[in-house]
Amino acid sequence: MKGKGSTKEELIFDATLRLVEQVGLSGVSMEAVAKQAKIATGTVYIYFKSKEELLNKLYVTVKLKFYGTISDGLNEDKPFKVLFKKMCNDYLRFFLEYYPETIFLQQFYNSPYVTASTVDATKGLLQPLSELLQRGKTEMLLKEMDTRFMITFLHGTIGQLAGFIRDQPVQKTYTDQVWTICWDALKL
Amino acid sequence: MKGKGSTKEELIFDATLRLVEQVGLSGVSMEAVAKQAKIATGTVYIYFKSKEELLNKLYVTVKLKFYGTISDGLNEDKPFKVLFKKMCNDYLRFFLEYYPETIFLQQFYNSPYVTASTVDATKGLLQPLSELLQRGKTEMLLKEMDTRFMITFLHGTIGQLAGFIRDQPVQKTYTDQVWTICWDALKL
Amino acid sequence: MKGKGSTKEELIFDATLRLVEQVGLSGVSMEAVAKQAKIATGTVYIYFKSKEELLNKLYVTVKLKFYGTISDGLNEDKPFKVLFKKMCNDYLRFFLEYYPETIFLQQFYNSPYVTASTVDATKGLLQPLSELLQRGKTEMLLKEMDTRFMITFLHGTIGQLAGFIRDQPVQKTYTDQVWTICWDALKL
Amino acid sequence: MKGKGSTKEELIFDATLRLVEQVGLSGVSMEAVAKQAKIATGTVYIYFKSKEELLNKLYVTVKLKFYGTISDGLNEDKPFKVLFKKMCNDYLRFFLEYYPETIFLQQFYNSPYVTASTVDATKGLLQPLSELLQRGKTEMLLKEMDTRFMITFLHGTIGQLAGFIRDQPVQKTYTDQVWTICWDALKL
DNA sequence: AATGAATGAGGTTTCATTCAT
DNA sequence: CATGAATGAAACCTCATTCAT
Repeated sequence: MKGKGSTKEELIFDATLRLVEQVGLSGVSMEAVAKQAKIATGTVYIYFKSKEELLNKLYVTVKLKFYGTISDGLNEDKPFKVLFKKMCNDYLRFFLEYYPETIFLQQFYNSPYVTASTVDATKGLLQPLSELLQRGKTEMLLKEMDTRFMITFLHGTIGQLAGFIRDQPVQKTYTDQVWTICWDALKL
Repeated sequence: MKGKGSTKEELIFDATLRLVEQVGLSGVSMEAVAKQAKIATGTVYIYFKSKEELLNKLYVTVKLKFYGTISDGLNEDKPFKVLFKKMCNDYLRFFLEYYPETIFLQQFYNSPYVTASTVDATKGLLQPLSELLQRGKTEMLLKEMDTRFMITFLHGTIGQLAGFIRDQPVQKTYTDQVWTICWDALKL
Repeated sequence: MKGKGSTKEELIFDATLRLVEQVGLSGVSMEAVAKQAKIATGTVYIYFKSKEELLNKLYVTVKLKFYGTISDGLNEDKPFKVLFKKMCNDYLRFFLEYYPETIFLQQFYNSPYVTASTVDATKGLLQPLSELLQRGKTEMLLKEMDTRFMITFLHGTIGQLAGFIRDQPVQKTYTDQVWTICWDALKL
Repeated sequence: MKGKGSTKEELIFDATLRLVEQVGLSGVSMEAVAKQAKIATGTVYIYFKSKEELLNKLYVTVKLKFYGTISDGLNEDKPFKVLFKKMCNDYLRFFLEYYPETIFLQQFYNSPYVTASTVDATKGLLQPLSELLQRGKTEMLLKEMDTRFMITFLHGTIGQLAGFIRDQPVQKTYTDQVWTICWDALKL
């Protein structure tokens, strides 16, 4: 049941994400988080020793959920293009379904809160996606291009388009175009 | 001469951008801006009646410079693909050359400072780019696709890739790939 | 066995004293006391109804131990100077041996925690010392001087010198000088 | 005019000292200091970047005033005993006249606020007193005793006795006994 | 009795904004 | 216009105390 975490940590994470969606990261105060989570200010500090820790842990958590979503089934024994399409669609679906999370990921990354260890902790999560793209190159379906460059492209493109699609009354028109664009951009 | 505006407004704008680059938008305080610009705190309030106004006006200014850059020469009498390539390259060059501005644009857009009128003010600046893409569709060189969708794609893609390229020791390897990717993605 | 009280009260007292030594009285929090004593926060409140009560009771306890130490054997049938010397040495030994207690006594006395009843409770404990000094005056060995003045002198002097001695690598050099100084100061 | 410093720093120092006298060092909050000094909370932070800095600077200031008082005229060409008496009396007078300062010096030294550099900064101020005592030893008027030990003795003794005297209705009875006691204690 | 999560008042500090000079 | 000290609301965080288990 999204939005109602059962543990206190999840409760606080949810409250934080809802706030980020409403007022942006810089509008997030510990007091507001507590009120949103319907707990006392001090309680937040039982679970996170500072605002910085709260945000960094939330970042890692969201990244894990995110990369879990898009990495799912990427090494199945299916034709490359099928998996590429699935990956693009999962990517887009995550951005559309977990909008507050997406906003948070974007805003947090360029905030004074990020710590080096957090960035490190999320390294390596891209492995499955990285391997898929490698396979595409090996099968001579994708351009010979730096894999990290490709990943950056996919992330930026799908992220931005998701924001656009989200504002449209009829979304179906666009969702299918996303993976097509990505495919055409990277295919040989 | 970039970095040294001659009027006070430009001086303050420059100071703000340098700060955003260093500490992020949420690290920007009016006192820090004043100190960076080597003027008194109160002086900032002579030129901008609040922090909100300062940031919003800076946003409009940067957007104008930005769209000016990428709109330049777009209606010349040249083959479409030539103009498309030029546009992509200008786009990328702006992102690379004016990095603080880019950071600011991104961070400001998802901040509690944006006002509706600012967003309105920058509408319409996309006209030249929009017309170029229309021409591409008319000439049956580009996909039949919502123009705003295409613009969103270009913005997200090039912006993200610029961030990537900026971190690379050798940038030349990548700069040419950007417009190619964009072309392949949108071409029919 | 010093340092390991058997009852919970003593356990808590020990923990408090260790904390005072490490971080000073203002660094003492009920949570820190509980953690140091390896019990739960709430447990402290079973034995002491507030921080104030804990500290005041500890103060009385330490004062009792302290005055017990220096009053021991003061009314024996021995020459005055012998008893005076013994008293000074006991005084100094207490300060050196029970350093955390000493720190606590000093810091607590000038804290907002002291209650009037605590100060009252430790009145009268000076009786034996007071009587010894009276005897010295009767025997015309000590100056004719307000007894409370003398006690204040002894306390301040020995306390301060103990702090000094504690920091010296070789303490033996100084310990014997303490009682001599006190004797010379007060003797007729 | 004591109690009404003309600069803001002095105003804040005075307010702090008055508070320490009333409620002890741990009762001193920045808000209380501001209110006592009749300025806004934020104003305190213009002059002192933190509570720690405020207290440490106050400590150095008071120490300077203190050592200035007792060092005055110590190297004049007068008989040793005359200077020793003068020094003791100045010492006592300072403690009696600047009672809040005295309380502060005592409480601050054993607080979590002291920084190493502050302690360093007040080293060396004892030079004149130190030289006086050296002279006393050279002239074979004082015991052969570690000078720092003597200084510790004087400080602890006079400080403690000052506290006692302060509470007496008739102070004159005691003031003359202080230097006598110190002299007898240290003289050969 | 024992636990330790939860509370919320209060303390420290920052910062947008004002105003006397 | 320019200054920068002053303001005070609001942010972050701590900690004495309570209470359900």
